[in-house]
Amino acid sequence: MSTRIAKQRSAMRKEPQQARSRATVETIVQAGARVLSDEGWSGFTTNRIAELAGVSIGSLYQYFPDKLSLVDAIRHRHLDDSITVMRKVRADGLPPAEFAAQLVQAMVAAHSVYPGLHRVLLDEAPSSEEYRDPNSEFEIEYLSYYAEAVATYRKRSPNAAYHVAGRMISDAIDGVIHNAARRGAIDDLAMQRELVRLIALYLGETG
Amino acid sequence: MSTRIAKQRSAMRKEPQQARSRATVETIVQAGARVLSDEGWSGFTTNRIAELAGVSIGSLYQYFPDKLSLVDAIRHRHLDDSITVMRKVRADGLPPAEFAAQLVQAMVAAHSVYPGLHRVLLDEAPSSEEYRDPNSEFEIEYLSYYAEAVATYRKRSPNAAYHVAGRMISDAIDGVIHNAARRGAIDDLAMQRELVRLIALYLGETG
DNA sequence: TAAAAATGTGAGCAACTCTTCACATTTTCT
DNA sequence: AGAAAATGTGAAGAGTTGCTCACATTTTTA
Repeated sequence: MSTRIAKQRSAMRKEPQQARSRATVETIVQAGARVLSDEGWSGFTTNRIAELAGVSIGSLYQYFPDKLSLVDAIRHRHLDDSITVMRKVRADGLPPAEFAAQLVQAMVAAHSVYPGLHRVLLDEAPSSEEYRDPNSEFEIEYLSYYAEAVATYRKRSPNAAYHVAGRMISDAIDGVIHNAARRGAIDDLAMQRELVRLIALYLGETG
Repeated sequence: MSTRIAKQRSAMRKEPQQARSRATVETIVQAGARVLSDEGWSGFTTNRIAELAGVSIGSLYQYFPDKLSLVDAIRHRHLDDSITVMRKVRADGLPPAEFAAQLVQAMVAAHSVYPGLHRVLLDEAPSSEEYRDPNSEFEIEYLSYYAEAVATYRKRSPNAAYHVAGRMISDAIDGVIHNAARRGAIDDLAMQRELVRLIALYLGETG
């Protein structure tokens, strides 16, 4: 359902071939995401994941060469989903307030399945080089997205200054969403309204 | 140097009495903060801390009954320092832009020693009840601080709506600072300027 | 249907974790 | 100075973790 962005570096040990094993891998990835979201990196133990997935620890290691490759698989999937959601909201033509409202709604939606996952993937879980790279395809597309939005409302073409502004507002949004998720208050409408106002004000200001 | 906010729950096992042992405890706490900031909760092992502090593991357990009590000591110290810094910046009389500038400067300063510490303490490290409590003295003072700032510029007295707004802008600032710290770019002046603009715009808007 | 390939299992090893405790050293007290 | 108190040490026990491997079961192939 989601567009793959880049080939995974630490590939799977063995590609599942039959429907049964593909289901097994799917179950493992989902169990991993659940554990990561609910209990953080320190709760992310291979035995725990296998237990929650209802498969033996041996099955997990049939397809994932080590713990890190499993995190990478989860991260890969999550980033794909995030980008997909974001691509749907574009600034063209929309007034700042409306763009902000749609963006916040998309962000909230992206965090409603595994509220803690994004934060844990970003902050706690170790990542392979591919994802630490500030010039990774994902980082570039993500940053450009915000820089473009800022440039649109500043009525200029994206430049270095707008990249700084884009990253800043992106980090601010991230902070609000992430702290709301931590308190289990991601659906707080009053909070969402204030966040929309914050974004709209910042973008609307013709600096 | 810092005002104690609340008595610690999980006290020390034994109070250091001589100058030598007080220095030992100090070294351990600092080593702990360093490890927590640099390597996160998963790197925070008692043996590692003792090694970095240059004392034996036995010495650590002479004063701290367990690992958690050491985290609590570090957290306690960090919260004291944060509040102390924040108390110095008040909104009274200052135009929004100037208040925002001082606030950002204070936040940057508070994160320049152990850039990752705040985030790890908030998100990764387990905490005793005292600190998880959303009605803890710290949380209340922290929230009131922002609610007051919002109310000041909205020219009304703090109420429930301003608490929501206060928390939102606080979380936004937190996100920017925290993501900058993660990239090692907490001193980026361009970023700081944009953050100041964001805060000033939001506070200046008479909703 | 029989062989081959794919998939699933879980006891257990090596490495690491937190913590204790019997003991050695240093400082303070009388 | 000698005794008592405070401080410092690190080997080792009990528990947990990532991961392997010899083997059992299921599915596909011929």
